[in-house]
Amino acid sequence: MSSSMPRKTVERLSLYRRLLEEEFSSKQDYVFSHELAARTNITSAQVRRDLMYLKISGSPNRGYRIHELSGEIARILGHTEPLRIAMIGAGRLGQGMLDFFTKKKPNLEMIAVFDSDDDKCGRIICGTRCYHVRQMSAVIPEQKIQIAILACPSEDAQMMTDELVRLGIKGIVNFTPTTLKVPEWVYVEDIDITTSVEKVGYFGK
Amino acid sequence: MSSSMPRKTVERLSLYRRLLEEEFSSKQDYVFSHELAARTNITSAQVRRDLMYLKISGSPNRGYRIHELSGEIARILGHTEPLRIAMIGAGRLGQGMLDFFTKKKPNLEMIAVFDSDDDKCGRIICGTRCYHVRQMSAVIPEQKIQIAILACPSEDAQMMTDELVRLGIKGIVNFTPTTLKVPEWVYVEDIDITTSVEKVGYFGK
DNA sequence: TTGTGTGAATTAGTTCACAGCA
DNA sequence: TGCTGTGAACTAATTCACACAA
Repeated sequence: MSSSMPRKTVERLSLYRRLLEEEFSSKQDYVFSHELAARTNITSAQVRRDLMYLKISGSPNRGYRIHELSGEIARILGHTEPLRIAMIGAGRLGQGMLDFFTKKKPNLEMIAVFDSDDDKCGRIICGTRCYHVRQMSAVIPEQKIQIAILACPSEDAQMMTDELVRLGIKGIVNFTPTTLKVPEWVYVEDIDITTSVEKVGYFGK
Repeated sequence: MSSSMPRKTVERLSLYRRLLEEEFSSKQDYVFSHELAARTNITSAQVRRDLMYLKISGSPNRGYRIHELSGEIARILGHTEPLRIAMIGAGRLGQGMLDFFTKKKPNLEMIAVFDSDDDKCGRIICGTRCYHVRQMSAVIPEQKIQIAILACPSEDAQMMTDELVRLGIKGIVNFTPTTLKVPEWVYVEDIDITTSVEKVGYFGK
């Protein structure tokens, strides 16, 4: 299916859906593009343009049907089934993100966290079962994990990535400052804290 | 001064500089655009295009002078002086990032972390002095803090932001899933973990 | 009226391709 | 020969502006 919406549209659809589910759906049945726009920093024209990629349409006097909209975004983002995720690294950064996922994310399921510290393994850490990194090759296929979040030391990042790719992982969110080498069928999203801070330093006045 | 390089160029310059300082500068005096390209997932044409925004030039047979290059990037990114940063929130996510900054980032200085938990205040947490959020209005101007990283609970994010803006902060890296409302002179960089994961789920095959 | 749906225009970002230099 | 510097071409993303519908 249309695996080529603009990257930016995909990002915004994710955001729209959360807004729809977390705040609009309890208040109303229909939503206008300008209501979504007001709640984000996006123009209403942009919202409508994004919604064109879904095939549903709104009505000029009521807007878009919320239930239909969020259902369709879920379908397009590809998880009527929740996405099955693994965290690599149970240090403070990894734990911080585990906390985050434990707070009821209906479409994202944090299945396992892997660490090389024996003391952490076998326990539940921030709501998620911790395994030793040696167990990755068993647990990842067994648990049908699709996505990994890298929050391990930078020097282990490429090695962990090679293993994840070997085990069939198709997408990685990389919180380490290492540039990962992956085959072209693996999608990597880099989150580089240093760069983000420097960018904010540059553009903030 | 030219406060309008493309956003993407600024991001890449930040990355180039780290590579230059952390790995190339110890090995060689000059670097070719294709060497930087090979080490990242960027084309050499893109690297040269980015470097056009700095006013220095390379030599066809030796490439770019590393010392000159990283110095000029530092100057353009605006910190010959290190950027002075505050972390808002000393939970696990905040602590994870504090660890990160403690590991010798020459151009970024983590000055303070603010939390509302009295037990944490007055102590050093992950290498950074912790203050109560009540002390923000004193500490931020006193310490000339320019940038804040928001790693507090989502429900406090807007309130913290309003206070930060009032205290003259010009840039915020927002790790909460809240869409912040700020005046136009404040630059916000959103890092939305849920969106990143969903994007990776969509584009990863 | 007010908001949707969408071509057309605009702006941002990337890649091509090659002249010119050391 | 191999790389830089850069117009020109191209692709991605955003905004404009307005016909149409309820």
